[in-house]
Amino acid sequence: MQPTIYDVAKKAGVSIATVSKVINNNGRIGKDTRKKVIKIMEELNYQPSVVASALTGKRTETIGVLIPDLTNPFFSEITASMEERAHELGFSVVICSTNDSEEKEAKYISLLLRKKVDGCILASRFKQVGLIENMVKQGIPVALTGQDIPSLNLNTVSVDDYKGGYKATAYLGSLGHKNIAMIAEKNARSSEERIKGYVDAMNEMGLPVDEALIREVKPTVAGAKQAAEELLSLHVPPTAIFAGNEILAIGVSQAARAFQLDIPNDFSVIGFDNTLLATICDPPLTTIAQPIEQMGRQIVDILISEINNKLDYKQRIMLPPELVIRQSTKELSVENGLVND
Amino acid sequence: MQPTIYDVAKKAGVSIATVSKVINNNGRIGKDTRKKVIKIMEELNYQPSVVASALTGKRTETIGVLIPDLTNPFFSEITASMEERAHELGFSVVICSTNDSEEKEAKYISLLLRKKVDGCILASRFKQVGLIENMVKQGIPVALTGQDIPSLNLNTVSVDDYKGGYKATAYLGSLGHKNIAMIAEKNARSSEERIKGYVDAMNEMGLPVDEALIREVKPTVAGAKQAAEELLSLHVPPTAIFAGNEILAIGVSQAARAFQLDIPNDFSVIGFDNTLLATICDPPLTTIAQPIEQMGRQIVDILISEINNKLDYKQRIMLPPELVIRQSTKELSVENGLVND
DNA sequence: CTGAAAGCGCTAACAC
DNA sequence: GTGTTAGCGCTTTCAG
Repeated sequence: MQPTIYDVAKKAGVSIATVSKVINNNGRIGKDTRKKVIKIMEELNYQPSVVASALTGKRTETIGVLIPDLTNPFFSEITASMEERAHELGFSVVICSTNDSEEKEAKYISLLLRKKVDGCILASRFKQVGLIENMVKQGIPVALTGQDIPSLNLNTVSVDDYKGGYKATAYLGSLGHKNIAMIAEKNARSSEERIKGYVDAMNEMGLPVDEALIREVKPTVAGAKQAAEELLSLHVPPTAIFAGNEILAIGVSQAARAFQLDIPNDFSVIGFDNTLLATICDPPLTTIAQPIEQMGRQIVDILISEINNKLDYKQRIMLPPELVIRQSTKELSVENGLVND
Repeated sequence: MQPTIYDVAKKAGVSIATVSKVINNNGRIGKDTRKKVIKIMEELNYQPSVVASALTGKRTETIGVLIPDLTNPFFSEITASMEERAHELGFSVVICSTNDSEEKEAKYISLLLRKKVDGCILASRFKQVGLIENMVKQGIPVALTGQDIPSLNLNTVSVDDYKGGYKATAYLGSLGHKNIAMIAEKNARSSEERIKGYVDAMNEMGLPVDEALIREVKPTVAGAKQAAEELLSLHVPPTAIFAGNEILAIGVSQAARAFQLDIPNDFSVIGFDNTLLATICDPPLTTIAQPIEQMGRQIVDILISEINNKLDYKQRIMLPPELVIRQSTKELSVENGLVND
């Protein structure tokens, strides 16, 4: 068995209260006593139990992170960043993949409560607002990232999805594309904003917004590929597609290839997120970048500030998305333009 | 504050022992009492504290998972699978990304010990064998995946890396390639086995093994790209490269492209792992598949069996790697063959 | 400065 | 069947 505070106290010839004080570095302790206790702790390789200390009202030094799907690079990257920052600040991270299931959302929230996590970060696509309100009511700090829920006053770090959608669409327009389609993720708050941005950009450019050109699909390569193939089969197919994230953009690229379309000469795609995927596919994807690394760190910083009661008021940070131009987009060639006019 | 067992007991007019018994479903309890207690628990929305129950010797229902890098798809995919299986069995997962730092390995192990996790899974590339022995000595269950450490008697689920390396190389040979290079990950046990497989396959095919054709690099796209560029700059460049994983394979593909080589017509690449990356890059990668999903589930099953003392002896499972043929490999064309003879 | 003692929320004998 | 009670390992008054 591992040694307890009693073992240390006995061997050091002091009381457990004294040992506790040197562990937590508080109270008045004589220099020599402290030194001796520290020595014994090292000898015994004593590690204070977080469980016991949590029971006396201290923290568990653990935060829960709910994400939809760890195999999506956006989420694995932001999770990695959160995990790193949390550890820097002395907290562990327990991850819960919801797979977009409401049942799991509820199950995991309840689990985290039973485990007495100090706080909780909900990444995109969390569905049940009621569950969040419940946690807040119970006094446990909650923070959001990758999505903003305006109706709730919560710490949030997100990217301006509306502006991102607008930028992506406007960029395609600036390249001369007129027949621009969008493939978006179904059932995600952030996705809706991106669609709004798309619609507004189209309108402002005086381009017709055709509902048939907006497809909402499950966030899989296959789903996007199929949707893109349908779009490319239209009587007047789009010359460019704005994909709501990079998994979808890959699906679009595959569809284009299946239609013998060369990217970017015959057809342009733009993605969203700027994950590893954008750089490794061929051609590399033009995309709307989210500062993933920064978002992860910042949301952890904010949550832990709240846990430490160092937050006077809720923070709502909205970061600007950036257009990153790579090789999947190009000016519409006259030839193609004519075909579509 | 959240309600405690006392609140429930008081409101139900019974003792806390009774409540405890209905929670844990043991001891004799009258039907009516049970029903009443359950009703009160629901009314109060009572959630038993895992922290308190852990302190009395029960489990924390938490396992620790150490991985090198969550942004590598192999690890995010295997982590996702472990997380899912663990939750199915009632356990949470705390993840620790070591980034291949020995300091972090030590820090996280000690952290997990302080948190009293019920067990621990170490994924590939764990360096300090001594730390593992230490945990075992303290009686905490440890399992390994993605690597086998023969000197330690631990539960292990891994893939036969030697055979995988052999298969990859033999396949390239069967396509007529003679000048085959390998780019491997530096400092990983699994990588060494893959190299051995490569060497033996070359020997058996009667092909010369040139040390200069084996490069060990950091597991990044950039690292692999540079190494591949160097290989392609050789007086007699290889016509095929076996990359130790898919991140590396992507780097190799990029290098080939930079050298104006068409894959697979001018040049073949084969990867290892069979992650999302293999399917999304262009052309899709021929690769040696690890059954990632299965590995994750199985190692969790085994670890939790050990936690439950349901394991009579250590399990060491070595899964067979499978060759998955896609479009990044092709028979060596006569033309290229002549150049290299 | 240091220690005794109460208590955190729960479990597990052991009584009744 | 149900309740009493002694811990689990630690923190925190409060005395001394």
